[in-house]
Amino acid sequence: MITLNDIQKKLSSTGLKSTPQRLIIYDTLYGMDNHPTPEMVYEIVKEKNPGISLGTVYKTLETFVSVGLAEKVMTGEGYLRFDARTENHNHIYLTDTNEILDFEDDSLNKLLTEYFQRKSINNLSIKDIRIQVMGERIDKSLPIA
Amino acid sequence: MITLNDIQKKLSSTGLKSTPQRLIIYDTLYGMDNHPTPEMVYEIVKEKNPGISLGTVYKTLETFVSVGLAEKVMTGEGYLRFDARTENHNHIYLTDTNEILDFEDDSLNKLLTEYFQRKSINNLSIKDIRIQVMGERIDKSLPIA
DNA sequence: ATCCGTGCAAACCTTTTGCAAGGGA
DNA sequence: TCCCTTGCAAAAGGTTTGCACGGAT
Repeated sequence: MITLNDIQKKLSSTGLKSTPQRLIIYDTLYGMDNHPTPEMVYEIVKEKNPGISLGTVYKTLETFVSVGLAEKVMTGEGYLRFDARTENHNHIYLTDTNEILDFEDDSLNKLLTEYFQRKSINNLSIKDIRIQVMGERIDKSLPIA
Repeated sequence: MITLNDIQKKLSSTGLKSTPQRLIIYDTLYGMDNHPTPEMVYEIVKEKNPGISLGTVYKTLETFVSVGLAEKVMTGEGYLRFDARTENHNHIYLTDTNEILDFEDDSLNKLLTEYFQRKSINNLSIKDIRIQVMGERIDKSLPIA
């Protein structure tokens, strides 16, 4: 849960003006854990603010990414997905349902960071390391983890 | 380097008919190390076989993926990229140029496999683990690695 | 008054689809 | 021959763009 006040602070700390659309879009994205497409964000945002336009959702999401308030999630699907969680975390890709789940594992992050400190890649300045775990639910009726 | 004969064997081993288009497309994709989009494959394939259509390239690449002769590469860009290398390997993403480089590291693969054997995720059957290293060239005029 | 953000709609680009004709096993 | 594959063109889908309006400083 995040308050509108928190979002305003986040926005102003990046130099972005605080507008009703940005507040709602950030709040919505932040509350979604399914790494939505712009269209999916728009569907929800529209309920709270029927006047908003899909184009604004696209522009706003890209704006958030450019200031570090959101990230694009990689997929092999050919369309965009976003995430308001910008802390270092990884993703589980369910290959049968196309779901993308968050997956936090500090010991894994540590392991990898150390690995690449020891074994650096020539002429590459590493900014980030991501892991993707691809798999399927064993029991389709049960949640993961 | 791969011979047309090798490609024919690969195709027939998956049950796919061997056609000139498939041979050229596979040969082309196999020879490209930049993880091309269908359009990029088409541009090269067209030189060898001017009659080929872009739709065929799209269909053929998807067909290859469905039988395991190619893979989709994940990006945050919103369009498709393919790779004929289906052995387990990872990718380096150059964030400034949008290049995607192959990156082979058996000891890293081993490390991760062992890690997830020890620490399995509840109700998840893991099929594959991928690592993405995001970064930039330190010296733009030199190659990576 | 100026600048930035928004809504709208058109344009654009990528990808998919349907179908008739052609080619491989 | 029979079924699969291809080419073409249209359609669909997703994303970007241009511009005029409105709101905030």
